[in-house]
Formats: sequence, structure tokens, C-alpha cells
Amino acid sequence: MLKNMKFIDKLRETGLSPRKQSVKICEILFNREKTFHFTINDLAKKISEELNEKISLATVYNTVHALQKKGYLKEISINSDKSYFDTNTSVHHHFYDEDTQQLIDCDENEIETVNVKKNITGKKINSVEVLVRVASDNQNQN
Amino acid sequence: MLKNMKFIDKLRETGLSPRKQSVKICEILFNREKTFHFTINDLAKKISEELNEKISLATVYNTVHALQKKGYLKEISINSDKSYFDTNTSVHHHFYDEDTQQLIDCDENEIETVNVKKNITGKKINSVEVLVRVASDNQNQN
DNA sequence: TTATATATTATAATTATTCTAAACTGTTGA
DNA sequence: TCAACAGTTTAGAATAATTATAATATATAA
Repeated sequence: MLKNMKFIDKLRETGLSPRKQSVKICEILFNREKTFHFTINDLAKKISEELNEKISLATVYNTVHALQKKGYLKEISINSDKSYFDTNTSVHHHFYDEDTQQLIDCDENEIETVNVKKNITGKKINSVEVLVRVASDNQNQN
Repeated sequence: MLKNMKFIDKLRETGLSPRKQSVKICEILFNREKTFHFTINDLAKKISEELNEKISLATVYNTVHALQKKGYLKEISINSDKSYFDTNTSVHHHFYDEDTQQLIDCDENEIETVNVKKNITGKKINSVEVLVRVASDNQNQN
């Protein structure tokens, strides 16, 4: 299948020699218009929905982590209890809806450039990211 | 002991009836000048260092979570593999040193107020927090 | 002081993740 | 084309972090 060539290349660049399982994982991850936010669990569920045969969890972990290490996926930490990955790997900001536990990507221009005045000697800044937590307006937060 | 009254009150407000274990935990958490960043593991270790008798891990979890729920502790998510808590419960920013995995509080005035232009209808902003990741200057990041 | 409610405990259960060793498969070189 | 190799996938075991449980101990209120 020609349409999978880009995934095969991606896997090769990641240092993996592609198999049908890892190609399928790439398909699910990258064959979409919009950014995809997911936990390993979400992904495993989606795989078993789209596929008759299942892919071993270990493979899902391996592939996702390899892609992340190479920079094709980005890990986002919101809760300690859930590890999110993001197919949008650029430095960018997030809204987190505390009601629905949904993560929303934020365009560069939706938050003004953050001016960091503090400087730590010998250290360089790798990234500056903002997390905006939102919740329903009429809900009391006690 | 009079000096522990404030911790006893804190526990009462949290909805816990104080015992020597939970009071000791409060002492370790709140009897300090500087902000304390810790994982449950850090805290358990500190307890066993300061105390002859040990406190059950379950109690540490219970107490920390109760205090967090009440707002006396704040949970910080940096890595998925480590759950940090912070005795500084105000909305504030962090530096994260990727070399040492150390978390550093950031004064309000060390980062200019973040201007969020995006607006989600029906949702109000609960907090806006910045995470600045830093690493050694001479280290290549491949 | 006694009864009751709740905290603490050790341990079991659960969950997420990593490890392992065997089986399988893409790739390379003859 | 085919065998050999290297690396992937797999099920299941091992580990680690957290939560649940049920018995015991302790604070609190009557």
C-alpha cells in the first residue's frame, strides 16, 4: 500500500523496522487532520475497535515511546494519573477542561508570548508552555 | 504541645480528626520556611528519617490526599512517572531542571502576566500556569 | 467512663508500566 | 531465491505506584 509509505519512513527514521503492527499504530496516530490527544489506553482501545486482531500492549508502549523519543509524539503532563500524548509536537500551550478532562491545543497566537525574566546561570530554556485550566462557569469550586 | 495546635486545626479543617501520625506529617510538610516539593516517596523517606517508628504508607497517602483535596497541598504534574506535591498552594509558575529533575518555584514577578486571548464560552479560567523547562547550557539535546 | 466514629495499620488488590524470553518477520547478502 | 540474522512482536511475568479492605487502635462526644 503506497499510502502507508510515509508511516514506514517515519518508523525507519525512528529506528524501527516497520511491521504491520507499528504501521497500523502510525496510521491511527498520524492519519488525521486534527491533533490527537491520547493515553496509551485510549490508543489501545482505538486499535481494538478498528482492528479485528489485537496488538499487544507491549508493542503499543514500545512504538509510542520510540516515536516520542524521536520527537514524533509529545508527552503532556496534566494529571499524575494519566499520561497524555500529543501528535502536535511543537512547543505550544494547552487548555484543560477540568469538567470533561479534555485537553485542547492552543494556537500560538491565542496566548501572548510569555516573558520570562528569571535566568538560571548555566541553564538554557528549552521550552515555555502554559496550561490554562478551565471549568464550567456556573459551577462552584469549593 | 502548643506548637502543634496549628497543625491540629489544619487537620480538623481538612475533616480529619488528628492523630499523632497525621500531626507528624503536617509538621514535616508545613513546619518550614521554604516551599517543599515532594513525591509521596520523598515524604515517606523523610518520615522514616525523622521518626523511629514508621507511619504506614496508606496513612501518608490518605493524609496527603486529604490535605490536597482541601487545598493545603497542590499537585504538580511534570512527568507522568512522578507525582509531585507542593506546599505552595497559590497559583504560581515553575522552572523544571531537566538535568537534575528539580522543580523550582517561580515568583509572580519573575514571569510577566500571561495574556490569554482565547475564550471558551461557558467556561471560566481557573488558573494559568507556566512551566519553563531548562537544561544545562553545554548539553546537546538530541 | 463508655460508646461511637474514625484513623491507622498490614496486607491484599488493582493499575500502569516495564521486562523477558520465545516466536515471528523483514532485510540483507550469498 | 533462500538462508541467516537482526530486530519486532507477543504473552505473560515482574515491578512500582496507588487504592481498597478489614481488623485494631484511638480520639471525641455523650
